[in-house]
Amino acid sequence: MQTPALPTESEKDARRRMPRRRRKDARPSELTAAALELFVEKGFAATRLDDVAARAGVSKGTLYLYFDSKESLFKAVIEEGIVPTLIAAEQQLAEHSGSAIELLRKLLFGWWQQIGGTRLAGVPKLIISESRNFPDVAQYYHDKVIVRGRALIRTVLQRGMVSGEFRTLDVETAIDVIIAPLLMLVIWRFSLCFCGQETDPAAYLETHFELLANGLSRRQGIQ
Amino acid sequence: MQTPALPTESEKDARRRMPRRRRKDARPSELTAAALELFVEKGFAATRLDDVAARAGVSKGTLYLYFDSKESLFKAVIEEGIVPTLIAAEQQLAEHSGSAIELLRKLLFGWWQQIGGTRLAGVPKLIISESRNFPDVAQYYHDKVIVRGRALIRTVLQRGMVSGEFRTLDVETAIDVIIAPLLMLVIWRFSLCFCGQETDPAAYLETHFELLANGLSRRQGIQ
Amino acid sequence: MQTPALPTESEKDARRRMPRRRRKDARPSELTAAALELFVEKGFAATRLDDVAARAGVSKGTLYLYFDSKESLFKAVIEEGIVPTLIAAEQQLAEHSGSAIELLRKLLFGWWQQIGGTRLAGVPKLIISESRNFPDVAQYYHDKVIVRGRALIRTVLQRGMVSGEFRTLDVETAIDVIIAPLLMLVIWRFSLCFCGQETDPAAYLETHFELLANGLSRRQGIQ
Amino acid sequence: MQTPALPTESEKDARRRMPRRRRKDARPSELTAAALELFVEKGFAATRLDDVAARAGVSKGTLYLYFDSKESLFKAVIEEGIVPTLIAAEQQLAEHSGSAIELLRKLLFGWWQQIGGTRLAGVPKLIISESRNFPDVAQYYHDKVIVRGRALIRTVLQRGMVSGEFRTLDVETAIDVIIAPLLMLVIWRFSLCFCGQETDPAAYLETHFELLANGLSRRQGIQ
DNA sequence: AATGAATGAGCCTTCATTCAT
DNA sequence: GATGAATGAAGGCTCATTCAT
Repeated sequence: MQTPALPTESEKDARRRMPRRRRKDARPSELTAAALELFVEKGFAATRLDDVAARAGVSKGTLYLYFDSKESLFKAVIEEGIVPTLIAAEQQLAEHSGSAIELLRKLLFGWWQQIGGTRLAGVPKLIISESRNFPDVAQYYHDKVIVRGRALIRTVLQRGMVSGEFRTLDVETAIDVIIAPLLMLVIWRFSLCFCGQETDPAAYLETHFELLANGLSRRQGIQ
Repeated sequence: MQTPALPTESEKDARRRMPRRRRKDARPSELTAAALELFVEKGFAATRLDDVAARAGVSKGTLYLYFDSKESLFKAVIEEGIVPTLIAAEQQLAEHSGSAIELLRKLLFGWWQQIGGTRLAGVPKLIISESRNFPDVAQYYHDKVIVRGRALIRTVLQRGMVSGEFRTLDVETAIDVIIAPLLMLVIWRFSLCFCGQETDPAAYLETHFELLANGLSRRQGIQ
Repeated sequence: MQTPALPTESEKDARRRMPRRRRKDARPSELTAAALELFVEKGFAATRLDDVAARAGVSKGTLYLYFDSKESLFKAVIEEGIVPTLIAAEQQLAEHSGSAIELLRKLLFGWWQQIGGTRLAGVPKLIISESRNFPDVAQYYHDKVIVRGRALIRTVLQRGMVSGEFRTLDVETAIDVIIAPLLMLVIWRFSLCFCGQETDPAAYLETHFELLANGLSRRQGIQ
Repeated sequence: MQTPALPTESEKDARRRMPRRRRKDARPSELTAAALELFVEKGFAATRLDDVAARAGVSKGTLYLYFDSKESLFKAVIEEGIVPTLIAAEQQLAEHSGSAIELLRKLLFGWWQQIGGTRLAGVPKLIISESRNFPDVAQYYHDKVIVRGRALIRTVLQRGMVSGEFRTLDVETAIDVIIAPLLMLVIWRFSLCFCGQETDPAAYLETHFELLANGLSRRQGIQ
């Protein structure tokens, strides 16, 4: 007899009735999602694989059907975390036809929708905490996320400068100025908020964008 | 002498009942310095006390003469790391008699001299990484470092606004804008540099100060 | 058909109640052959059932269609490994009509053909390695292989002594002398060869037989 | 208060009162002795380090103060097991001045005293069982034990042949004939006795020696 | 019959902590 | 004060066993 949905039914029981094939396909991302949460909460070393498994609703051994070791799970967390979203953003950039400042707004708030406001925002915190322990992961993150993310913004800035929409400026420094508050925001969300600091992300982001819009605009200088 | 010799009690038992303050005073800073370095390098959980002892040039057992546990060592690292410097800065602020912008410059570069450019700059990285595992440390850091640090800057800003040196602005946001790049700088120094990212701290700091000076000044732009 | 189809009972449940003999008959020898090889190579405890299944070209679950557990697989390996050959040898002994020394030669070289030179020779190595962990298997091996094997040789010796072909000798010691070099040979083949020791089995066996022929013969020496 | 020896006092308690320094020195051989027993009893893979530690009267962690891993413990067991005795035998050989057959008797019964009759006799069983899993240990055993052991016997045989005490014979085969029954004896002691086989080692060894004495003697051929 | 994903008990190994010297 | 041998709880990882498909 099939068990009808009961309020007391655990997620695990629900999963039990899922077809095998679908579970097999969905497993790795379920596991990395659980792992990401715990790695961000506790740090890599302090996270027990039992807890990862429990949060994903599987047994400890199941983790080893999909990942060779705790470290390879960590790498998968980083690899699956940001890159797909970045690829989507690159796609968006290529297809955009409006003004540069509109594009920048799209990127910033898209980032919040896809990353900054989701659990994926924990990845930068993880990288900050663990990159010294995982040099190859750090390298990967640099090549696949930092470089490509900066390139994304660089393209927007250059497009705006070419069209005369933005004033001429030092591009790399401008990228720093754009990214730093975003990074600060996720650090707040995942770390310093536990230091008692509070902030409203949406308002913060809006303020940040307005400052950028002013700072980048050609018309600012002659106001 | 605080503890008189008791025939029925060993030296060690006597030490046990000694107030913590007494032991804390005698605590060698070599131990916390070694611990700070390793906590920053590897994270709290991944740091072995053997390594801390080895780096400090003592045996593992010696650590327990001064700290009750690994966790209390961590707390001591945070406590001793920043607060003395902050007190010095507050002293400096009270005694300063020049312009507000000069004072701000003093604070920024003093921070670099005393904290940002030293091993103490690892403390913020440590707080970011570990605050969720140590809520009371996070609270301590918030109360003793973040609040007092922001108060320091707030005083400067208000002094400049009162004297007419600075234009009127939202103080708390301005504090964010002043602090964020400093935090980014230490994050770069201790984490993201292992992602291949490079930056010149001195130039970065100089640029940051100039932008601040412009942004805060009443004379900014043609407004 | 042993089990009539029952509407309320699945095929599998039916199988569960089937007598073990039935399942044992259907047991594919590929499985025990693969298991024997790996048990001899790695030892019982260090052999993984995944590897047994892989070497036999089936999935891991299939093993459990034929054997209740790893231990019962081990027992089947021993049971199927030697006894059938021993039965053949007993048959040969009963039908033989030539001289005793010819029969002994037949037995020795038959042993090499059927056991010593094949993978079955791993069984004694397995018994030596594992008998303390499997007292009942050791007992089985003693009763079904050692006792019967010695009886085989004993019959030959007694036949030769009765016919006057062999001189009178202590039969049990003679059996030891006949068997020990055979056992040494398989130990060499499966273990000590990995210690760098080398030996030519055929020549070794020939030498052994000649020594035996001399030693058993009434005509030995000038006595 | 020191605890006086009580019948119920465990070995562990006794060890507790031993001075630290002496324990540190004695530890490794205590541990390898316990490990040897269990490896021989159960096999390497089936032996749990908990049991080794318990048999040695220490905690599990203590093993890792002296050995890097289970495997390095295994290697130490083999290395410490036989070589010292072999060196003693080589010494004895160099100093001997009597007849070759007397020397051979000394070696055989000395082997029984030092190895064959002690727990060290388990080492050959261990090598037989595990050499395929530890090729470098097998190589070590070949170089340090097998080669040197055979050289020992070879020297005796050649000395006897040179002095005319022994008849001329194929030396390497004679070594095989001398060693094989010894190996069989320890295999019986540690493995096949659990197959129900029983034997009296002393009588067996005496018989073996007499056969050898007859077989090697020049006078045998003319009796 | 056969598969292979899932399980979880068990083992090797680490390391914070203790304590006799 | 200082040491470092010893401890044992905890965690990463393995693998015999089960069971839905």
